[in-house]
Amino acid sequence: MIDSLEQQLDSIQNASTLEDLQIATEALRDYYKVLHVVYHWVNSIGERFGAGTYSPEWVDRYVEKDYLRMDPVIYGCFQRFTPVIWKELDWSSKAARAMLGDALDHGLGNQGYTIPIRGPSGQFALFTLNNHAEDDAWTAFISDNARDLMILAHELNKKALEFEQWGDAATTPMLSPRELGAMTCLAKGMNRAQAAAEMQISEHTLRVYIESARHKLGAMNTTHAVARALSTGVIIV
Amino acid sequence: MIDSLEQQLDSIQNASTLEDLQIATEALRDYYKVLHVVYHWVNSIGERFGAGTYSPEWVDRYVEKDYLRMDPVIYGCFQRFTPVIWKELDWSSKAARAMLGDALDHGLGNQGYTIPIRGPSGQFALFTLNNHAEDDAWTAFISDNARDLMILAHELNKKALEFEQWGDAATTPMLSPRELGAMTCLAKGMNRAQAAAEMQISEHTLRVYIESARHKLGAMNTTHAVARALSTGVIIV
DNA sequence: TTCTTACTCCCCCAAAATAGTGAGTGAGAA
DNA sequence: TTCTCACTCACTATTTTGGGGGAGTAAGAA
Repeated sequence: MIDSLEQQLDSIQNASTLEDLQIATEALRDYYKVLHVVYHWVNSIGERFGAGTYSPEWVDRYVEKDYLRMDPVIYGCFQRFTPVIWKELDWSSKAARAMLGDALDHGLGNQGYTIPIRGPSGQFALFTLNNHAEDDAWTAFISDNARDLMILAHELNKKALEFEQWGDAATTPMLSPRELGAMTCLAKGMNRAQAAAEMQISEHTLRVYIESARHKLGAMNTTHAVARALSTGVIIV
Repeated sequence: MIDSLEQQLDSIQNASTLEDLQIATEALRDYYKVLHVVYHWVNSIGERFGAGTYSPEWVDRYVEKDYLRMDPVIYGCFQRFTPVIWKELDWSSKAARAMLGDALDHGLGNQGYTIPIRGPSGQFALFTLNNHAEDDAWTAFISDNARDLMILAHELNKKALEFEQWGDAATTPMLSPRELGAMTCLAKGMNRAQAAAEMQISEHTLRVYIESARHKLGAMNTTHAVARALSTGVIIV
């Protein structure tokens, strides 16, 4: 039993495999005396990865039911910089409440706290604590531990990065300034004529940029190219 | 003189104006005994905002020379999740070294440490400490203070968000499940026929979803709609 | 120097997307 | 109950995009 934050951090920092992180989340669960501790991320092409104490059944069900698409936690964290207390999210939709009920049936607690961390290329990591508790008790617990949890989230994230070798700049294509300009105009809603006018070039030239950007981004069409440019962070609209 | 981390955090949390944050960065500079402490961000439409101890001359020069476009710190932080020690970045390009020399002339130290924080729509915040020091001393200093600095960065960020009212979920339109599905398929690069097949509906029906999503998102065309859906976080690709 | 890369311009034609209509079902809310 | 909204399907004409060519200049790197 690990009984200090320092030791928890050490065990994370010394992790050399995903399994070590798995063990670390279990230790954190015991340390904080909560039901579940989970770290996971989703990258820009939808691959997932993680370590945590959710039961395999719940994870499978989550994937199977495609809860990712309507989970208020995901949705809430995606729109914010800051951590969220689950109770403060919008659970009004029927689907969200159904998911919550389903989660409770699979051994999750009614309270949660999730810290979002975002990366350069649409990577999106979540560090979650889940427990059974009254609203006040949970809020107080979070308030007491928020800073430590932030540090833990970042340390877990750092390790996960090492394992997955993210931030590999080679994978993010370099677009030329004009290509970036073209993508940006399109992302702003201009058509080719408008974008060409904006960039003060002929529409033919603009097309060259769009085409080359599309190839560099490995996109099927213009919409795809803009989507990739946005979600990999090469353009900002 | 504020002489404990707790007091520093309190002064940030109690800030009610940007000037309070400015004072907080000055207090942090004195607390850590460094040359400069800066927090600033860039939002999705390129607006900047910040508080810090850089001289107005340097800030003006930075903007005037458009250093933002080639600053290795910006570039490095943009490609990483994790904080960067400036010395570890790639300063090989002529422009980068020229900028560094210019920075030293404007009162910056040779060492720096920058923590990037990313937001939902390309928002991008940086918290930087800058000082004159030997490599080893600086590395040791950072290693000792990394966790505290992370907490400080997040607290500053939280305040900055309050002032600017980002992440205002009320402004993001609600798309129906099918509309979300349609946008997601398009963002993945499918054309209408493929998306319709994927969603198991006729192409005509798919078009209705695209149209209604476009109207809800206030977009000029499909590409624009997908771009808005992505950058407001209503879909995840 | 040579070589690459970014930048600019032009053609043609098929394929895809868009705009403007329309209508009918079922579920849930007021 | 009535009313709204999500969901499903259809037609026609017009505009926009996509894919295939080719070609020349200027700047910077090897």
